[in-house]
Amino acid sequence: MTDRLSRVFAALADPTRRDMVARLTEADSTVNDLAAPYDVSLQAISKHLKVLEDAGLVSRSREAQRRPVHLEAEVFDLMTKWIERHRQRAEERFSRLDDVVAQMNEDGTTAPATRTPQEGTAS
Amino acid sequence: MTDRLSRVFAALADPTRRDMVARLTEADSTVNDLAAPYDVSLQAISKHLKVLEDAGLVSRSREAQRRPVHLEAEVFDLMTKWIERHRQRAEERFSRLDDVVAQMNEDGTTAPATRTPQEGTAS
DNA sequence: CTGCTTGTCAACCATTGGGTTGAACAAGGG
DNA sequence: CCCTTGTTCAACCCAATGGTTGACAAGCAG
Repeated sequence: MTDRLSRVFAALADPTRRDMVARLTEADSTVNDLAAPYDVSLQAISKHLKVLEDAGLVSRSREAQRRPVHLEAEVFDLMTKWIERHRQRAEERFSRLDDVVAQMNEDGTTAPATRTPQEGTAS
Repeated sequence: MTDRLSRVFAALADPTRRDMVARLTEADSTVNDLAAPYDVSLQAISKHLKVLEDAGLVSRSREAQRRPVHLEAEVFDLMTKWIERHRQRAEERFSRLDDVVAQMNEDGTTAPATRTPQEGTAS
């Protein structure tokens, strides 16, 4: 099986699952209630829940015939940590680059283009 | 076509791609150099890069025959924003729950239901 | 017991995803 | 001008994913 972080990212790579997670931040829910807004079968939602559960994003208990779904919000930390760690490294590097540029400007060397903004194509 | 956020999450759901991103935080790189550590064909890496590019996580320019790959770190914000928004909502809810429990313990009432939350919906 | 509600399991199908190999293209450097 | 380097395109394979339908387990309500 793939590692935890991969499963979490993969789980959130689906809009329906992200929406389910979003709704679960408001309240625990049963499978039926969760499924209501979407135009797919209950079984499909059940599968989505399995994905979320395997990723550790939700847990399910038992309550009569119902299986309340509960969000495990701590898992967010796993992603945040990864992202922030790398964002930080990237930013450190940029500031290092800025230093180089500043240095060159001081020396009176030919001013190179500063960091190109160059936004990706709109999608 | 899936939405941007989905593509970003999907792109990072693969360990090889995450590792490439990690290495790109240190320095821009050519496809060949990027591919070196992995035990797959160059074409496979090229595909991975396409995924990262479609997600807006990297951009490629041209430099002689080389195609330097550059990390677009701002995209991290997209994820961070989504994650933090929902983490926060979940936490607010937890503290609200704590309030309810505290309330019940104080005056022994049943189901207070003060403070109807009803936040704006978002995906 | 019967029957409705809630949810899962199993089998199946179409699409996507990650990998391969082989050929092609782009841009210098002899 | 051809050759080498760097990278991508195209066709193909196989496993995984997201969806379907049909059957069935588990509880509560009659």
